[in-house]
Amino acid sequence: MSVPPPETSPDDERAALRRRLIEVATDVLAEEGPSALTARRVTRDAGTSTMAVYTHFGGMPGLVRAIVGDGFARLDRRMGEVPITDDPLQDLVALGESYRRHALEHPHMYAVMFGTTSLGGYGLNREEREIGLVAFGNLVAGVQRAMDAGVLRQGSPDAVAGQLWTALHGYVMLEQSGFHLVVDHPEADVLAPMMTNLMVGLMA
Amino acid sequence: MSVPPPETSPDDERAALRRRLIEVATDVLAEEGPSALTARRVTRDAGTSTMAVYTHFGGMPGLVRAIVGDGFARLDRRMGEVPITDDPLQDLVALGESYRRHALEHPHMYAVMFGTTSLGGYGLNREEREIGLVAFGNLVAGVQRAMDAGVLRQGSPDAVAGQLWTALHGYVMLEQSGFHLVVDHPEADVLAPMMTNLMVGLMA
DNA sequence: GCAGGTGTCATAACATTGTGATCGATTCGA
DNA sequence: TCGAATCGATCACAATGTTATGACACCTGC
Repeated sequence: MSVPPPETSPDDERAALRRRLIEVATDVLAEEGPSALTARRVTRDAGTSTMAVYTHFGGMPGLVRAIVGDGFARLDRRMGEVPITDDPLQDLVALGESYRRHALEHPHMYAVMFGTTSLGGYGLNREEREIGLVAFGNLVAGVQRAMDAGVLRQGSPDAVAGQLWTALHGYVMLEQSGFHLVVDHPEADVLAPMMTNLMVGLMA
Repeated sequence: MSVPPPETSPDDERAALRRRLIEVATDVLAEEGPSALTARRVTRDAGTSTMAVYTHFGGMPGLVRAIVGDGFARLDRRMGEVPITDDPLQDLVALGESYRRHALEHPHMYAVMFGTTSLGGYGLNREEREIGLVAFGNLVAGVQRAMDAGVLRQGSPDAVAGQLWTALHGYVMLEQSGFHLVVDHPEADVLAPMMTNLMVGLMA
């Protein structure tokens, strides 16, 4: 009788190493920041050599792109888990909180995802940015529900969701940059009223 | 009679070299981006050696800090040039346009000023962030005028200016990151209505 | 079953980076 | 005028991304 196939085929090992590199790189980025995200460090922690980065990702920018794609997928999953209630406005608030909490829990990842300053020459191309916009779809859907329910003025859901996302994104960016020194309680004095005021303008 | 002082005293030369390094670094950043902003490149263009960076700025982070301080000062000056009319609301819009235009004209500088991802281990400390907030004062003053004129509901000018700044900052960040693919005309469909809606919420 | 080709990984090297040590020149103060 | 101190030029060092080289395993054709 024939021997059963080995537990791990070469293809599996290839994919496993690729996945392990992404996981290690994500961990290093989360725990020690972008300056620690080097090819030598990641490959050493993953138990391989620097060449793995090049055979699997073509270089450091490719590895960063891979973990950023992972980050966007996680953000999308997280926003997708926000339950839909019969209060569309509250759902939008919950989506925003989910977005912000994700950013707060993964600050370095968030910074790289939306970063303008390059990390080792890394930069998103158009296609990858569109991948990043899948998470945005959750917000568009929420806005559509609010319009259907009549709590938000009719209009383009994309444009309205863009406004909400823009304002929230600005807050999170300033929050992470440490630029929220102007007021003592930025969340209560800036974030909450800003979203409320924006909503008010979106209703009437 | 005593000889007139030489055209350039050593103190002047010191200050001149320091200023020249800042100017060269600012130019290199503007024209070739953060990846070209190296100690060797800047000092070579300035006609000196890498040591100048250390004697005058303590290292590359110090040089970056210096040019960022310059960038904030320029932003402050630019926003301060926005004329005050008898339409406080329009003045706020003009301030926002001034802010955005400055960011568009100096994208790399803006990215470093508000960047979360580090540029060679550079990061702002609390004091330097407060320096960055001087430009914010222009917006606070504009909000105060609008409140005094009764076109904006009474409240904390800091908090309200923070809301406006946050939303605008979010737009500029997304614009520069290239994340404005959702709508065809982001300026008309997102920026303008967002600011308008926010203003509406800030009036009644 | 087996030779050849393909892909992957380890090792080592190279160019470039920030940074520190050393040393000579230049300038200021007494 | 002379000593001290500061500044900058040169060199050195560690770390980075990247590439070349070679060895090894694995598919693929017979």
